[in-house]
Amino acid sequence: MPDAQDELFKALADPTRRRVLDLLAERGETTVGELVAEFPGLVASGISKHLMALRAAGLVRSTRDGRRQNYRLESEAFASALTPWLAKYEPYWSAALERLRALAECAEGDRKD
Amino acid sequence: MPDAQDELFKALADPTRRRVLDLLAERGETTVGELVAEFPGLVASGISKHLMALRAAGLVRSTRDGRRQNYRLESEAFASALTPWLAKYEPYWSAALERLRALAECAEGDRKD
DNA sequence: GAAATATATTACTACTAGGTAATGTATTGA
DNA sequence: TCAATACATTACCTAGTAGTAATATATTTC
Repeated sequence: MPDAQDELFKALADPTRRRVLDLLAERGETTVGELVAEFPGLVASGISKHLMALRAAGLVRSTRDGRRQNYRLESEAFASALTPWLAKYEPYWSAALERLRALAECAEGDRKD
Repeated sequence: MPDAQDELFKALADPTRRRVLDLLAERGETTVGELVAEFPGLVASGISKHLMALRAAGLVRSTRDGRRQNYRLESEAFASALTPWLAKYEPYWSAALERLRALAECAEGDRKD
């Protein structure tokens, strides 16, 4: 079986898929049609295929709502595949991580939990 | 010109290249020949091509030493391309980030600065 | 139930990218 | 200078993948 990290990075390699993840992060639940509308250069079946790829990598999850399919981020798989990889490089990053942490705390204030 | 994040994720998509980065992170400066020795399934020109790809993505840097080429991580580009991307997903990650931060602090103790 | 909608699936094409082998280019050493 | 070393570059092959169009499957609406 293919490694989870492998799947993750392969999924992230495509700019369209990264953009889809961005949109899902911004909007929370989103239908395929709403996503298609964001990609004038692509046709519905293309987006659907990307969503299948993201689902195979465990990065998204979906629930039916009538004839629509609502997609959302699967944040656990996302974080759990990426974190150990990031950790390996931690020594090379202290400064960047500090900035990230600062951002995290800043955002913490903005959100209601 | 292709986006830096695009280059980054494309570079990270290949498992051989990720392994090369791992090795460079572990060993610091490493020659091409030493890297080749770690990949029994690959031939020297293949590794060289991967190194060129990593260099194009700004992830590694090299200096000549006679007829050898010493490669090392270019941690700045690495962190600066990845951090803003990570930041976008920060809300989806608080827990994982906390673990990462803990790791960072733990490693902090181990290293002498 | 027929038409329309929303998404998934399949078949196909074109391009990309990883791999090797062969060649090129410095550099070291005899 | 000639051979060997270390790496880069090129040409080529092949496999994988992003894209489309066409088809299939539910689901809603008329």
